[in-house]
Amino acid sequence: MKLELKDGLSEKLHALAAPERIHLVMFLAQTGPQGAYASQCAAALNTAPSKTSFHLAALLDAGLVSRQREGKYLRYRAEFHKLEALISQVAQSCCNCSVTFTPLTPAP
Amino acid sequence: MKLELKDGLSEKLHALAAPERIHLVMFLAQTGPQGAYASQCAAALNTAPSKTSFHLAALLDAGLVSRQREGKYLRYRAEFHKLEALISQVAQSCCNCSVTFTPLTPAP
DNA sequence: CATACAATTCAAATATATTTGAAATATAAG
DNA sequence: CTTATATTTCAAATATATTTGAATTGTATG
Repeated sequence: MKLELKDGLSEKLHALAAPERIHLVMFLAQTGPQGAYASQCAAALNTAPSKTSFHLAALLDAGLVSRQREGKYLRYRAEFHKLEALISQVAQSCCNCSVTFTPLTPAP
Repeated sequence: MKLELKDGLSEKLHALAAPERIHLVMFLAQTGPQGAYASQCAAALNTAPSKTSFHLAALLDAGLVSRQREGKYLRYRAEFHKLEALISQVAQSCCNCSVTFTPLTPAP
């Protein structure tokens, strides 16, 4: 019986597995491909900038969000493909299942 | 914009987000509905019984596995429905998607 | 160049989680 | 009732993660 851990599965899960960080990803998921600035994230979660920065860095590190400088702002985006890949891996490893994704709010 | 965390989403994710515990769930997923004894889990992961017990307790606490006494043994099982529900919630919260599951090894 | 704003980084304080091994509990069987 | 086995529980030691606020970096603008 093989029990190898594909990629950084547990690192990625760990990145997601903190209330602060799930909230961040949820928020960024809601902002879609457009994403949001760090300050908007902090405002949405009502937390200190340095705290938000710390958690965004963890998500960035895990590849679950991306960031892009825009002047003095930093725009963060949910990395939907990476998030779906993570979900697929969990389903495969822990449920012996493959999954298919269906958008809840289809592009108009 | 609502950012409520359904159920114990982050607690459940946290329960899964440790290498030791993913390995346990992977192992139990592979053993299917039959599950395995604590000692078999410890053997499969090659870890001390008390360590295994600690991590199984965390998973049990999160509802991701169940256990049942059989004489002096304790049988653990992956709680597939709970695991699927968790995956669904993550997909919904973090990817704006619903998911459908397809068994990788269908019952013969 | 000086100032202002956005955001990160850093170090110290705090909080949580994990590991370890010994002791306790539960069940079975002689 | 005694011993053996399976497992958990507990407390102490260790390791990791998070929070906090001050200092720093990067960029824009007067």
